[in-house]
Amino acid sequence: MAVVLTNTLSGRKEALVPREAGRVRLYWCGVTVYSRSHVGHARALVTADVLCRYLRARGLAVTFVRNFTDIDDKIIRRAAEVGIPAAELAEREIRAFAEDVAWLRCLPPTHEPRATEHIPAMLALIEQLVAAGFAYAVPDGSVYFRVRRFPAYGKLSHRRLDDMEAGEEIDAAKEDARDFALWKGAKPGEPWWSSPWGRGRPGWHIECSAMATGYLGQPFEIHGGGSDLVFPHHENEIAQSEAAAGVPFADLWVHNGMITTGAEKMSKSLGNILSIGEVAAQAPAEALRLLFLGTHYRTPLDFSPARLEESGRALGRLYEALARADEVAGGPPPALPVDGALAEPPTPFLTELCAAMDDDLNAARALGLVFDRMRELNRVLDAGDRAAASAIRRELAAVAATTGLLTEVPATFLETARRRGQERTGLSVAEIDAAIAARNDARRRKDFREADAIRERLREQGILLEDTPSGTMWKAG
RNA sequence: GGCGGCGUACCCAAGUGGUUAAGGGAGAGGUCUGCAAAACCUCCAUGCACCGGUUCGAAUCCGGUCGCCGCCUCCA
Repeated sequence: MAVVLTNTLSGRKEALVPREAGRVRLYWCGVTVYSRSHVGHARALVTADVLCRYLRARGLAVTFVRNFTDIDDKIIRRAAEVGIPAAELAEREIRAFAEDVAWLRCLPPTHEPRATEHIPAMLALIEQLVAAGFAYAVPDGSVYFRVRRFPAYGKLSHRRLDDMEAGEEIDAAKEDARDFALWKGAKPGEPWWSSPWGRGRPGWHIECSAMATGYLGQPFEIHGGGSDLVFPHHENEIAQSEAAAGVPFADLWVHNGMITTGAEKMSKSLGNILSIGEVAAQAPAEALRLLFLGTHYRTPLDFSPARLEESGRALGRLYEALARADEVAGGPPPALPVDGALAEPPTPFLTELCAAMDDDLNAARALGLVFDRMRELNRVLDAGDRAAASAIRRELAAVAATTGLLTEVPATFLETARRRGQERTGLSVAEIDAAIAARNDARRRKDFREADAIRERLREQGILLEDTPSGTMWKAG
């Protein structure tokens, strides 16, 4: 069985065929660092993370590169508004991004290059394109790619040059309105680097071409990003890289669908964004990940706080079951390493899990299997079958390596959730314990009316009680 | 206008020719419990936007209609 991914280039599912046995090179377009990342970015990050994790769990050695665009018109504009140098703004936002992506529990990329650290490689690529007649310089010091010279232009986004409308940014110096900038001449006050065409800065697309091939060579196996990057960004990357090298740029083009809110794309320009930091304040990271994985990565996903909460409830049930199993077993099983986690002796569950993920990362189907397995786990725990429970518990440990879900120690996860909920209620642990003691006192006296009144009062304050054989437990609802 | 995609139960969502259409959330009934909660069991789409067609057989393929979205300009 091979891993199959939908290739935007062909519009079809295609098998991932490593060019070197056992090794996969993955480039994923990162973010432009000029403001906080939002839920849309989170989806792209998680999609790449799941892809990388799964391939590694399958035993493939993945070189994963994710870039930072740290010089760009928006960064310059924003920095001017804030009144700090562009480089400082970029640095600040990179730090904020690092926090967000760590919260999301994404594996760190093998390489995380910044555009400004690879200017020489970009200049070399541009010079090569100019020398070959694929690009031309104009008087203001900018260099443009000559789209007409690249017949395959449009093959990724499936459009013909003749059908395209001219861009807004009409530069009289351009030969063709659809030509795009490889290098932008610096205007007064803008950051600049020296080039054969004078002071300037790289265009957006050239940086990914230079960094991707710089770290991964050409061609490499997988290039991905949000679907809004298909055109023009990825189309232009292909044009540059293939014009320059004369060989394909990347084999498989993988694109995740957009996050919408109220059926409208979440984007900074529409002002309808929810930052990752804002989500972090109201839900565990894996609740967001579970929400993402419930919908196939290519399908648009409508985000709402209500859905996030739903996912949080479902996630809680999974951790509750795991915690029960761990309690019976005296502790959690050792975490499986990400690499080769699925090389374990296959069980029917793991085989099916693999089959689902092999099929274009069908995580939604995989989750269906996980929930089925969870129910079975609860069943054998109810029946007191410890051997069966520990076997299922071990299988579920593989879920973390493949999807990035259930990565935490269940008891810790639940305790954290409890603590957060309790803080929201405004009640102290001591107050809750006192109320529980009073209620249990009433229960011993068979004063159930009083006991129920206490429980009801706590419920109104957001504390839910559970009487178990080992005592009364509480959690925050 | 061009290109791409979507429309499956109360909500979300998997399913892309073949037994009873996954799974999650919500809801209903039951087991357990002093009563609850949790867990488990059962129920919840003779039907997959609509209309035609192909086929022994279609949510799945083809044609048409309606509705929605994305890209075509910075965007994950």
